[in-house]
Amino acid sequence: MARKPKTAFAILGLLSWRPMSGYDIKKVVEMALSHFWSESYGNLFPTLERLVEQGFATRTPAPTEGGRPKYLYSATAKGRRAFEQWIQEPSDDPQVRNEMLLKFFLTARRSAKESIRLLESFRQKQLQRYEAYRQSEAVLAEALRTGAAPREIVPFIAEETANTKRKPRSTAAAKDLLVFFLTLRHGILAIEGRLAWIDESIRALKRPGTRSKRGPRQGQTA
Amino acid sequence: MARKPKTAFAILGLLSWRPMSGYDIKKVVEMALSHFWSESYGNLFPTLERLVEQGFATRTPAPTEGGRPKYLYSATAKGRRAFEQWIQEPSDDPQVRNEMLLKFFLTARRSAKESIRLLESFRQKQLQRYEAYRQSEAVLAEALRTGAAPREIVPFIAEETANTKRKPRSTAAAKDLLVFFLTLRHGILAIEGRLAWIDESIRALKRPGTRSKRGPRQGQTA
DNA sequence: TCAGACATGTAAGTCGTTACATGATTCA
DNA sequence: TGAATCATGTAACGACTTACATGTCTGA
Repeated sequence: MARKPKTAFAILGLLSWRPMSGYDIKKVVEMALSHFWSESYGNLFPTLERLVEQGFATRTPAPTEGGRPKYLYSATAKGRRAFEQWIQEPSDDPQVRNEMLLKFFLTARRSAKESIRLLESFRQKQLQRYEAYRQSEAVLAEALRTGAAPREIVPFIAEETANTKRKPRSTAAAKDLLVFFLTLRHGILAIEGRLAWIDESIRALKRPGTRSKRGPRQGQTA
Repeated sequence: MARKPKTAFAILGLLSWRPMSGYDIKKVVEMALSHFWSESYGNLFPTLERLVEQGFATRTPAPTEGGRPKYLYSATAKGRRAFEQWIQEPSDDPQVRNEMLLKFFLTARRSAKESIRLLESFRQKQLQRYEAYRQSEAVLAEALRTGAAPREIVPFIAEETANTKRKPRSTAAAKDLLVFFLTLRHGILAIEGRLAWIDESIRALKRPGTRSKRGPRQGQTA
C-alpha cells in the first residue's frame, strides 16, 4: 500500500507562493529544504501533471526565445484549499534512515577502534555540510539585518510581480526570509547535535573502564 | 531503479551477533533503532527468505511446544563476509523526511501565529518521545554503572549461550551495552536540538521588528 | 571551447509500507 | 474473558529513485 504521498502538497504549497516551473520547484527544494526533504524529477513532473489533470493547478507556457519550452504552474483555488487542509491535519512522525548510525550500532560486537573509525568518518562528512550551512546562515542573517534579500536567494523567496519590484520588502516578505533562515537553523542545530554526540561517544569508547565491574571509576565528564 | 536495499545488511549485522527469529529482529530494531531505522514485517520476512536462498543465512526450526512454528536464522560465513564488506563501504547520507518541517517552511507566507502553532504541536510530540527516551537512558546508565544488564534489555543485547549464563558480563558484552546506550544518546541529543530550535524559532517569530527596515533594533538574544 | 546551469521529461524497477490472516500463550 | 505479547507470514501497491534522453544559453 505504500505510504501517503506528500509530494503533491509540497508542490501545492510552493505554488501557492507564486507560479513556478518544475525546475524552479526542484531548485527551491534543493536549496532550502534539502536537509529534511527531497524531490526527484521523476516524481515531480508526473505529480505536476496529475495536479493539472485534477484541477489543483494550471499550467501555462511561459515566454522563451527558442530553446526548450518552459511552463509555469500555478495553484488553483481548489489546490489552495487542498493545501490548507493538509496543513491542518496531523503530520507523520519524521522518517529517518541513517545508514551510518546503523553501522555504528552493528559494530557493537566489534572493536572499539572500529566504532571510533566509523564515528570519525561520520564527523568528517558532517563538518563539510556544516561549513556550507554556516555560510548560507551568514548570508541570510545579513539579509535579515538589512531587510534586503541578496541576489542568490531572491528568486526562491521573493514575489516576482513587476509592480512590487521596486517597492521595499513587505512584512510578509520579511517573514518568509525569517522562515527560510529558521529552517536553515534547524539543519545547523541538528548537525551541532550530531557533532556533540560524536565527541561524547568517542570519549566514552576510549575510556578504559567501561564495564567498571570494580576498579576505580574513571572520570565521567560526559 | 529505486535505491539500494540496506535491509539485508541490517539483518546480517544482527544475525552476526547471535541467531534470531524474524520477530526478534523486528523487536531489536523497534527497541534500539527506531529513531533512525525501521523495518516492516512485509520487508523483513521476504528478505530473510532471500538471504537463506542465496546462502547468506541459514534457517533452523527452533523447539516450540505446539503453537506456531518458530525459526532461528543465523549468518553464514558468506553472510558475515558480505556484512563486513558493507561496513567498510562508504555510507549514504542520512535520509530524512520531516513533514512538520515541510509544513513549517510552507507557512512562510502565512501568519506568524500559524507558524507558531505548528511549532508548538511539533514540540508536544517531541516532548513525549523525550520522556520515553530519558527513562530508557536512566535504565541503561544504571546498567553501565553496575555492569549488569537489566531483564528487559538482556534479550536484545546479551548472548544466550547456556555456558556463559552465569559468568560475569565480558568486556565485549559491556561494549555492546555502551553502544546501545550511545545510540540512544543520539536520539536524545537530536530531540534536545529540535526543542532548542523550536524555542529559538518561536522567540524569533514573536519578535516584533523582524524586518527592522528602520526602527529600534530589538534585543537579539538568540 | 566546453563545463555548468537552465529546462523538461520518460522508462523501468523496487524497496518498503499497510492491511490482512492466523493462532497459541500468558496474565490481570 | 479479553487484551497483550509472541510468532510468522502474504498480497497488493505505489511513491520514489536512478538512469536515460535532449537541447539551449551563458560565461570563463
